[in-house]
Amino acid sequence: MDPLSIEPLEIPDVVVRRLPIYARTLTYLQQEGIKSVSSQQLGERISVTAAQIRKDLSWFGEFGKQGIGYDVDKLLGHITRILGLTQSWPVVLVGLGYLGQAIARYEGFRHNGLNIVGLFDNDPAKIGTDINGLAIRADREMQALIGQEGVRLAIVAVPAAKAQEVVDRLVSAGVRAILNYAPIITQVPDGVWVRHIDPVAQLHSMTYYLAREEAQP
Amino acid sequence: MDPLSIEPLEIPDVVVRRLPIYARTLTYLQQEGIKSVSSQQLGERISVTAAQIRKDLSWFGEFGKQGIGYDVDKLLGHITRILGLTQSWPVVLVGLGYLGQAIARYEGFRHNGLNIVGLFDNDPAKIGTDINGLAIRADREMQALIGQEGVRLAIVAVPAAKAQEVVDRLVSAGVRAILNYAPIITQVPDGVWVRHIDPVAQLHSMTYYLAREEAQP
DNA sequence: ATTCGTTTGTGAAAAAGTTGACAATGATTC
DNA sequence: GAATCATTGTCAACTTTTTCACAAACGAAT
Repeated sequence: MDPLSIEPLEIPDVVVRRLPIYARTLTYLQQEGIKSVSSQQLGERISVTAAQIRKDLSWFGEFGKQGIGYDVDKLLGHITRILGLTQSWPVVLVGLGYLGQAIARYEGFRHNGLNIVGLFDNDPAKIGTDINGLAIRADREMQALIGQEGVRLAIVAVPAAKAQEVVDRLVSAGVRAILNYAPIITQVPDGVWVRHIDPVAQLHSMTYYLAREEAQP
Repeated sequence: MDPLSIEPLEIPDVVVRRLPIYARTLTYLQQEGIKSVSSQQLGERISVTAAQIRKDLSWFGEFGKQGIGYDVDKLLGHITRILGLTQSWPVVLVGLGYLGQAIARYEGFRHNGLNIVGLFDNDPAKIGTDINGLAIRADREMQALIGQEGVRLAIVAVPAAKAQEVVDRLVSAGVRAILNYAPIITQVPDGVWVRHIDPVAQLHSMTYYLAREEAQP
């Protein structure tokens, strides 16, 4: 990559999606006390080819040493910076059914730079109760908190029928990236990112292969 | 598609992954009382181009009518059959932390042909307790149940450090498709399918765009 | 019956993404 | 210090995926 380029290239989204996996694997290597890793070794751990990893990283700079590989700490540092994870991001969570509560209690978000700062639900029975020391508030207070805290990330864990409405309100309040657990594709304006968590769809895409195996073993 | 072909074509996995989304959207249309839909209309609901939908479906046959579109019931029936969802699939769930419990309580699996028939954990405090009328059993009973019931699908919701071990045991017991919620890429032999649910990675892939926006607004 | 407005299924073109292959280079060995 | 070994970064080749564009087909309207 041209080290003098000021205008950043448009990085393919597939590449961006792989970076967090690289980062996480590097933290695991770090915890195992491994100081240096080749693209080959890293690739084996995550079932990605060495060439792919090198190509992906080359979008952002030159982080390795020929003959040696990558310094784990340094490469992790670079990817952390690229992903904007030197800071911690405030996140709101909407919907506190069983799933929402599990999300609220999961420590993995906080440990990875994602700080849940607001819990919202529209069930009066839940409003006012606490999860991990954070109060569940009424949906209608959502906009205010998002504005005050400058929140730009949200997690949606409401039923499918409510998801689009919730997404619309989040976006109008200033949220720019949404992780959606509802089983529906929500529409958002340009400049807003959505990713879907869809376990049923993922399982269904696998039953296809199982059914086919059964048909002709 | 050649209607006389006996040997089924190798369908690209990207296509297979989209089918469940089409199917779900068709059930929503059905619930709304809509009888007929064009690739254009279907595409708009899920942010996919009309051409893509037509191309995807053409791998499996001809399901539409020129000038008209697709009959919702019929197309849904076809996709349901293609995905092997005319039957209900037994599934085992391993790991009953907050997340596992939320999964066990989620009705969406059962309502979509995925029947959780076994819950497993290694925490003695949990073993013997019930969730939705299903007992949590000791990990060591896993293999037996999988064999007895012919289970080929599993959901893994254990900590990252335990995931590979659990996956290995599931596979050796006969499981052929795994939905993995643990934040680690698990290795499986050929012929076994794994899909990952990775909310933290998905959020991290979005902080990339947020951070970049911040840098140059 | 003919025309008109739609919409499918598909072959071909275009775009996007992955892999191959190798010069360049850094460390290590002899 | 020359030779050897390992591994990067990258250009080009290749593969996969998406989009285009249009003939064929269907129903409705005249």
